[in-house]
This record gives sequence, structure tokens and C-alpha cells, in this order.
Amino acid sequence: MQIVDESGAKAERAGLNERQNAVLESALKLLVDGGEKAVTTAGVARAANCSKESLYKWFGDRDGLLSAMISYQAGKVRTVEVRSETLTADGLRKHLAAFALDLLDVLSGEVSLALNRLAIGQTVGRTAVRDARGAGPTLGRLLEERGRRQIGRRATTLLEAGRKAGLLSFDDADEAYGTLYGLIVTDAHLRMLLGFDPAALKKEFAGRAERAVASFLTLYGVGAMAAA
Amino acid sequence: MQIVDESGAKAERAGLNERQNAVLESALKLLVDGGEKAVTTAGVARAANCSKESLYKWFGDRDGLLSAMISYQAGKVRTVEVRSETLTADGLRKHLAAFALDLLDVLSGEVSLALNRLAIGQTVGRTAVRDARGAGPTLGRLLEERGRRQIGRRATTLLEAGRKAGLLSFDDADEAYGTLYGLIVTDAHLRMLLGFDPAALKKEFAGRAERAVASFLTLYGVGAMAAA
DNA sequence: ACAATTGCGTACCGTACGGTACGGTTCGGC
DNA sequence: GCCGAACCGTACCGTACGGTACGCAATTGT
Repeated sequence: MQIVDESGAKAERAGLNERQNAVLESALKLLVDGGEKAVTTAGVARAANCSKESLYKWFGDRDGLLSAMISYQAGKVRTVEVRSETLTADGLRKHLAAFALDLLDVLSGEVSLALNRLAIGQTVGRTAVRDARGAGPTLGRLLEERGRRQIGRRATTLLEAGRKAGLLSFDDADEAYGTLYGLIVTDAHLRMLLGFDPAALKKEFAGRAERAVASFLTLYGVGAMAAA
Repeated sequence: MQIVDESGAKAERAGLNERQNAVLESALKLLVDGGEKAVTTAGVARAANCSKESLYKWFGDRDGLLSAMISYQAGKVRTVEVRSETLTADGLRKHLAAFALDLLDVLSGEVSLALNRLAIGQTVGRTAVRDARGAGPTLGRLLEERGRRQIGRRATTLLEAGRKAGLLSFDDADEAYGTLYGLIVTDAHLRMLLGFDPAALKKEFAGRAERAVASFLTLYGVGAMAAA
């Protein structure tokens, strides 16, 4: 396989060319509406109009394919940086609300749910089914580092900005973020992973986000900020 | 709630005799340290010293076996009723702290984690892999109803008692419970499901529970109760 | 125009698993 | 002492999947 020039329009994520991304897209589609068992090498090859041999050449292994799917999807998530100065009380509240909605949106996404199910299904004990070969990091680790970490960074920087602006008060930003996360998500994520219809929960998202932010500000807000 | 060991004489849960419970115990052991793929009919039969034919006679199906495993394990969880009268401020705080610790304990249990992984792994979209035959409710539903529901009931009755005693203030008990759950668990459950070592998290349980209860009381406590 | 690379389609192999069938054995009732 | 039921151990069958090999078309470089 040769490395094609990177100037090709878009994508080219992580050294994968356009064709391979298309394959991953097909594989993700299969995963979303068929579960892990639907992601067979033959099935992916058929769905993507490529040969199994190419799959193995590109991804080395079924596990390699699965890992690539996670990395590929994670690469799609864009975090929006927040400008730390000019942070008013109402601005912070709005930013927090927006974050809450984004978080719920991401977590309830079909692809996200499918990938989480995949990674969890591969997990056993505190490691994961380890292939004979080296087989890089666990799928769970991969998902956590590429997914949750990114979102967490965005949140903590926002919280730090709030503290610098004298609007929030806390010792440990990570702990505060943990609280915020818990208030927003509660057990909705797990229930969706278990099959609860996301559509039914999505209707509550707005209210849920609002209440979570209100509670969070009650706990960590300074002065007027803490008023419900 | 506590995990009781009913190995003595009785049990006979849900129409299953002692022998079959022993088989389920073996199957759970296999699941815990081998993941779903380790629970093969032949493997269970070998581990339990029974024949495959008996497995099929008793549980009808591999899915039936998996369902029985969930039901069986869920039957072990006993919820401790709380006496609603004579509820002092400090008593409520203690009860909440105890609940928080119990919740974290249950969720971090190896068997619980393995079963959650199993149910999640079987889930696809908003349903689950549906067997040819009727095949009762989804494993995810089963797990949610027999596990989470029970714990939730205990919590909500405790919260109701607190409200009746004039110590707490909220409109919707379920919503308040959701907040409590989120404050306690945050994303610890998901991370453990993804393979994060529970032992590493268990050290924080005490502190985490305490902080969660304090935050909860700040949000929902009445008067002196709300003081950290 | 020719050679080489790439990749598709398909056929193939070994294995592992779900599910069934069968012979032998234990155990309780009569 | 005999009978039937329950059950164990094992062998067996069909299938599906991961992974590899091969033949042939298309594309690319020279």
C-alpha cells in the first residue's frame, strides 16, 4: 500500500485514504444496525464492494478493523474551543447548557452507542480479549481516550474559565466536571446502551440539560450565579 | 441491600432446583473470567459436570441460559427496607451514605459488571438480537427491571421518607433519585464496563459517596440539612 | 505498448460453536 | 428385582466465520 498525497480534498485521517474511509463507513453502518455479530469480514467486504483480501491488507485483522472504526469515528468529533475572556454570568450558563446538550447528543448518537456496545462487549475483566499479536490498546481504552477525554477537556477548560472569571468556585476541576457529567447524564447512557429507545429520552434532553446546569450552578456557582 | 449466599438447603428460585442453580453459578463464573464468548454450551456443561442435553432441557436455549443467569443473579440482591418513622437529620444522612456505598459496591461487583457487559453486548439498536422463538424480554430489559428498578425503589422510598420527615424538598421523587444516582455514580460505571480496573476506583468510593450525599443535600435538603 | 501494482470476486480451509441423538448409568417407586 | 425417568458423556451434524490463496480486470508508471 502506498501513501497517496495528503492534498486530496479532505479526510485522509490517520494515514487512511479515501477508499478505506468509505470501507469504515460501511462497516459502521453494518455495526449500527446489526450489532457486532453483523460485522463479519465477508459482510464488510460485500457491503463496501471490496475484497476480503484488501481488508486484511489494510487493517491486518478483524480487531484491526474494529479499532480503525473507533479511531475513524472518534476523528469526526470536533470540540469547540471556548473563548475564556469576556465570560459573563449568562454566557457561562449558556455555554454550560450548550455543553450539556452536546454531550447528550453525542452519547445518544446511534454510532456512538454502537461503538460503546462494541467496546464493552470486547471487554472482559479489567482488560479485553487480547489477540495473539500485540494488538495495541484495548478498544475500551481507545474509546475512552479518543472520545470521553476530548469532551472532558472541553468541559474542564470551560470550568476553568468560569473560575478565572470569578463565577465558579471549586478546588479540583476534574471533580467538578465529574459532578457536572453525573448531573447531566445520570443513568441515561447506560439505559440507552441496554436498549432503551434514545428517541424517548431525547425529548427530555432540553429540560434535563437545564436542570443539570441549574443544579451544578447551585453547587459550584459564586454569589448570584448560585441562584436557581 | 446485601448479597446473601443462599447456598444452604433452600433457594429454589423461580422454579429452578438446586442442581440448576449450581449450573448457573458455574456459568456465571465462566462469564466473569472469560466474557460472553467463554459461555459456550459445551463449556458450561463441562464446568458444571452436566450434559448439554440437560442444559437444553432446562433452559431450552443458549439465550434461555443467559436469561436465567441474569434472573438468578438478580434474585440474590436483597433490598433492606428503611423504617420511615424516627428519621432524624443525621439518620437520613447516614442512610443516604450507606445507600451510596451499597450502590457503588453493587455496580463494581465483578458479576454485575459481567452481566451488564453481556446484556449490552446482546443489544443492537433499541432492541436485542431476537431469537427465532418468542424469547421473552430483552436481556437489557431484564437486567434493568430486576436490577436497577429494585435499587431505585429502595432509594425513592428513602427519599419519600425524608420528605415526609420534613428533611428533604422535591417535587418528583424519581427525578431526585436520578440526581442522586448521577452524583454518586457519575461515569464510574461506564468506565468500569470499558475495562477500567474497579479496584482503582474502589479506593475512592468512601469519599465519592460522602461528597455525593453532601451535594445532594445541598440541592434537596431543607434548612439545616442543606448545610455541607 | 508493456510490465507491474492494486484490488475485486470467489473459492477454499480449518475451526469452533449451537443444537441433536444415542448408549450407558444411576435412582426412586412398586 | 424390575421399570422408567432423569441424566451424564460423547459423538455427530450443519453452519458460519476468520483467514488465505488464486485468477483476472483495471489502473499506473515508464
